[in-house]
Amino acid sequence: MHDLDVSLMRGTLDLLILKALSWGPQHGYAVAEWIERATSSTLLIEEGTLYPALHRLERKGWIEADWGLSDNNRRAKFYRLRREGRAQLRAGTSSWQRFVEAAGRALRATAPRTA
Amino acid sequence: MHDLDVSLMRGTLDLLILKALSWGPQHGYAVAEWIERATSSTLLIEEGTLYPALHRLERKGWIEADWGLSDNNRRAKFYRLRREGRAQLRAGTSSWQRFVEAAGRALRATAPRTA
DNA sequence: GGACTCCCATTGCGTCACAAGGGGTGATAT
DNA sequence: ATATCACCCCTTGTGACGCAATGGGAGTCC
Repeated sequence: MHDLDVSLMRGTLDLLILKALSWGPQHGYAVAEWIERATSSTLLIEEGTLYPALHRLERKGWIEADWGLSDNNRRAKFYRLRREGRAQLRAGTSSWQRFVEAAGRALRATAPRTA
Repeated sequence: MHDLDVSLMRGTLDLLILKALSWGPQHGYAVAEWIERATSSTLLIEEGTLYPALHRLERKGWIEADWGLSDNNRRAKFYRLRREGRAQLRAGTSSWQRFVEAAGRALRATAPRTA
């Protein structure tokens, strides 16, 4: 299984979190679940990855949080996308796509000289 | 330029280097040039990124090196893809594509529930 | 009241992209 | 000839961040 696994997650996680919040406030656990579902279980977010990431985004002012109660009547911190976060989601997704397209083109090249 | 720039390079660089060598031995400088060309200057490899990466791949046994002379009659270290490296290029590219596809699907989602 | 799920968090670790800095050699021009 | 430039190699910080491991508390169900 995932022999080489050099954490391609780098830089993509933030975008996925912002995206998860783009339809309304969610608590951390639900964010992780959404990412797993939305990627057909290809991407699994560990808790030790998730919460630091949420705090990071909060520190950057892209999201903000309030304590509340989950559907299951449990104490949970709900994160909400701020305007800056929405802007970042747009900008970040755009440059993510440019990156992926460029790298993908290179990786699919069939001749050393650019076609 | 590159506003947020969260180094998406992570994990992709190794693949690009292996790919650059897939048509025959090249020296480091030429590898970096190829990556730049093949990505239409979207991806630029710093020297402080390139050389450690080459040494890393060599240590892993994926590539090997010999000193030689470049086209310009300059002393240069030529890297050659080993069998293990070629296998890694295949496997790594495959999981890279699965990752990109999954993340891309999530980032393009238009409804919270998986379509 | 034991077990389970949900939900939050932290610490330590390792990897790695990158900026900054250093060095040597061939070609080209003044 | 010597200055300049392009080519080509390298190392040492530093910071970011994904992740495994670990711990805790609070609802639910038997």
